[in-house]
Amino acid sequence: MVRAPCCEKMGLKKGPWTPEEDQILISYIQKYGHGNWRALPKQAGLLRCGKSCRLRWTNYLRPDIKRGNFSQEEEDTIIQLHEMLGNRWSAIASRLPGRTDNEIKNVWHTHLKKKLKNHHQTPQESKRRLKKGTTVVVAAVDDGINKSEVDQNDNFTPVTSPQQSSSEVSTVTDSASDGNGNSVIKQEHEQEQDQDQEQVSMNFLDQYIAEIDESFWSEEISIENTNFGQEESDKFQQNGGMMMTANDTKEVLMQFPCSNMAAANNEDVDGYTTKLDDGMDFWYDIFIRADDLPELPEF
DNA sequence: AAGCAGATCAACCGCAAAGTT
DNA sequence: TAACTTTGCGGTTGATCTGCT
Repeated sequence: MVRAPCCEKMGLKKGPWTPEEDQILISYIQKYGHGNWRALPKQAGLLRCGKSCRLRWTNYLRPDIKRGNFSQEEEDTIIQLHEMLGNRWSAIASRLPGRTDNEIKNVWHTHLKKKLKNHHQTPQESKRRLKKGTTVVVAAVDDGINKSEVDQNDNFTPVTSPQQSSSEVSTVTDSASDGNGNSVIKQEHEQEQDQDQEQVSMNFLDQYIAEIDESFWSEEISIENTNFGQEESDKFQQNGGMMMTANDTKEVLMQFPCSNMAAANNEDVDGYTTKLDDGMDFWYDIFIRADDLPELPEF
């Protein structure tokens, strides 16, 4: 493949955009759209390469861009998503309306990475739990502690444990490996909770796992109760996604059948965690077990 | 007020995937 | 199916800003 000449060699401008250039780009896109970025600058009369125009538009000029500082909630969401997805900035951005991957990436490197460091959370740790071929155990927590398991054969087995005081229960997932290649998602914790308490909780979960009846889970959850849009919802369901909510908790498990799950060669598989916004402040998780499957459904 | 260092963020680069011919 | 083009992504850079001495 022949690489296209760089902008400078073609006499195209680089560096910061001027307000005049911005205006030309905005006017052109408002009038004609942006079907072909490569052709756009020439047609619009801009001495820029298509790539530069696309970047300027998507990261700065787009009308739906939300400017200004990130709220605490947005930061928390980024931390959560990064824990699950790693440096997949565009995937993270897709869950934060009005924010761009570039912006999120910057915020991560300038603020959140440091913030996380102080809370003993590392992306490496969360990656460990989703290694290829491992069993994923999901702990959903509310008034009681419930645990479910997806085994090597895609069988989903919800299991639960006895009640625990809500003082040990909160809203931020954390994870750990059991040392045998299996992975365990711990009961959820406040970030500020100290490690000793986490260990107590881990031990608790490991100790009290008992099978429960399938009726524990209701497969019916209305898409209106999530922050999915219709398009996302359609894609999710086209990919065989299934949403289940525990009948007596507010926790929701979103599960992909293994045949449509993501896995890239021997790499880690990603899961998602997102905060639902229905005024009740709870979490749902999508946990994906690794397998030899081609692609991760994006939504 | 000047100089410096660290923080911030817009923009670029290179690569790979997806799309087209 | 191969060759080529376009688009999107993540990593990195560098100009500018901010706060400290």
